[in-house]
Amino acid sequence: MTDARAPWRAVGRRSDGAVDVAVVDAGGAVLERRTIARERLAAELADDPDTRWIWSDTTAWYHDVLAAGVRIARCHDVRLCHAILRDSSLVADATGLRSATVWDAASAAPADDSDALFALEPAPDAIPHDLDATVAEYARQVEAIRGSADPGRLRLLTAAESAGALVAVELHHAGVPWSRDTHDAILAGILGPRPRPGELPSRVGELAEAVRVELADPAASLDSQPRLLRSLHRVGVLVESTSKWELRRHEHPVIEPLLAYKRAMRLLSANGWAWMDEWIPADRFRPVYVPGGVVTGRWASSGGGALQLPRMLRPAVRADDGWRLVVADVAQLEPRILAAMSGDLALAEAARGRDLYEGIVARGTVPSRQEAKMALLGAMYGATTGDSGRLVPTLRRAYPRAMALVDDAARVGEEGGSVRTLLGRTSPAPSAAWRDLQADAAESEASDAVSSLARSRARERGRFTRNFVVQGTAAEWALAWLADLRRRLVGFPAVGDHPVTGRAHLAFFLHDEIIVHVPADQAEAAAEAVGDAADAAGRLLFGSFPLDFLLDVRIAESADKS
DNA sequence: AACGATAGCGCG
DNA sequence: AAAGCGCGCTATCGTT
Repeated sequence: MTDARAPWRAVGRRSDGAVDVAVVDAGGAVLERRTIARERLAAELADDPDTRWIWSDTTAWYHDVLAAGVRIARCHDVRLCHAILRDSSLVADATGLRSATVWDAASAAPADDSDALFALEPAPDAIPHDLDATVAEYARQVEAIRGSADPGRLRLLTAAESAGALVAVELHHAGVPWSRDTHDAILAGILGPRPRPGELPSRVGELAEAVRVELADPAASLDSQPRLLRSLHRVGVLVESTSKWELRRHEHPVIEPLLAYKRAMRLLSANGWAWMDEWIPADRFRPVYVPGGVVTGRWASSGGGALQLPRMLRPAVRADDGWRLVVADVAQLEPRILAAMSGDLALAEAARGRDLYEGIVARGTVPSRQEAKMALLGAMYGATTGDSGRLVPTLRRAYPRAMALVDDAARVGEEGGSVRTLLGRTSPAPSAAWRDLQADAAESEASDAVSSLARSRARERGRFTRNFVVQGTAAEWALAWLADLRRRLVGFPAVGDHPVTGRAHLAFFLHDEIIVHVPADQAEAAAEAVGDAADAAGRLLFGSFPLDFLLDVRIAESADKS
C-alpha cells in the first residue's frame, strides 16, 4: 500500500495566509521546504497529482483546491488519522498521540465557508493548519504505526480513511443530481399543491379535519403530543404514546387519518418545499458528509439530512440529460462482513452468489427468509427477546464461529474492555460514570437497584461493542469500495473540464450504497467498475476468503427503486 | 427569548 | 413493545 520511494509532500498554512510546501521522507522528516502564495496552492497540487499530500484536514484544504479545478489522487488526513491511531488498541504506545490534544479539536467549518482555513484569527477550538504542527503530528503517526502490533492494517485503515475524506469533499462538490420538478410533483401528490407561505397544504388540512372529526373536537391540537394523547384517550384510544408503531395496533376510525396526517406533516417539515429551496437551489443536492463522524467509522452528515432521504423522494434523484445513474447497493453487507471476518465457512456458503437470508433458509437453519433476517439482525444487535431474540440460539448452533465473534465482542464490552474492527479501529473506553457504577455494584452491600442498573448498563455497552465490530468493519469495506471505484472512474473518458463532474463520478454514498452519475454510453462500463471495485475491496480486506459481496446494480435515469 | 432535553421518525 | 445497533433533524416542552 505504501511505497517507500514515493515523494510525499505536506502543506501548511502560514499566519499571513501564504502556504508552506515541504517534501518529507518516509518518517515525516522535512527534506525541503518553500513558501508559495495562497493562490498558487491548486497549481502546486496539480503539478504532483499522484503524490500523497499530507495536510491537517481534508475538509479545510480540498474544497478550495477542487473549486480551482484540481483533483488529487491521495492524501493523508492528519486529523482523521490522529483520531484512529490515538484510540487503536493495535498501537503499542499512544502516549505521544494522546498528549497532542490539539488534534482532538473540531474540523474546520463546512466546505461552503471556504475562507475558514485562511481566516487571520483561527477559531480557538480549531486544529492547527501550519506545516510544523502538521508534519510533527504526521511523524508521530508514522512512528505509532511502525511500532504497532499490525502496521499493515493500520496503513490500510489510515489510507482508506483519508481516501474517504477526499471522496466526501468530491461528493459535496458534485452533488446529487436532483429534479426539482419531480420533487415538487411528489410533494403535490401527497400534500396537495405548494401553498402560499404560512399556509398548510390542502391535503394536510383535509387530513387534520378528518382527525378532528373522529376526535369529536374541532379545536384538537394534533402537533402537541400531550394534548393529542389526551384527545385520543377521550375517544377511547388508550395508547401510552402517540408514536405510529403504537397507534397502528389500535382499531379506531381516527387511526388511519391520524397516521396519514403524521406522515404528511413529516414529509412537509423534513423534506417539503422549504427544504427543497434551501438544499436544492439548482437541481443539485449538496449534503455535507462527515467522514469518521460515527464512532464505528461510518460517515455522518451535517445539514440537509443527507443520510435520511425518504425513499419516496428517490424518484427525484435524476440523471442529467444524456447521463445515467448507476445505483448499487450491497445485499446484506453486515452479515457478509461477519461471515468473512469470523472465517465462518458455513455462513459464507449461505451467502455465496445469493441472498444471504435465502441461503440460510436453503441450508435448513430456519424456515423462512423473514426469520433468517430477524435472527441475524438480532444476533448482530444483541436481541434477547421477541421474534428476533428467540431465533438467535438456533443461529448460534448453525454458525458457531460467526456467533462467537459477536458474542465475544459483547462479553468484552460488558466487562468494560475495548473491541476493534478488522483494520484496528477501536471502540471508545467506557465513561467514568459507567466504571463508577460497575464498581459500586461490585461492593458487597450494593443495593438491588444499583446492581440491576449496573447490569442493564453493562448489557447496553455489550450490545454496542457487539455491533461495533461488524458495523465498523463494514464501514472499512465500504471505504475500500469507494476508494477503489474512485480510482477506476478517473480512467473514464472525460466529457468536460471539471476535475470531478467532467467525467463519470460518484454522486452519492450511504453506508452500503453508491450512486454513480455517468454519461449514458459509459453506463455499462461504470456498472462493471462498481462490481469490480466491490470484488477488489473484498480481496483487500479478506484476501482469498471464499465470500462474495453481492451487489444489486441498476442503470437508470432515476434512483427510484422499481 | 434562548437554551437543552425529549419524542418521534427518516435512513442504513 | 420498539423487544435490538448506529445516526440527524424537527417540533414541542420545560427550564432559565
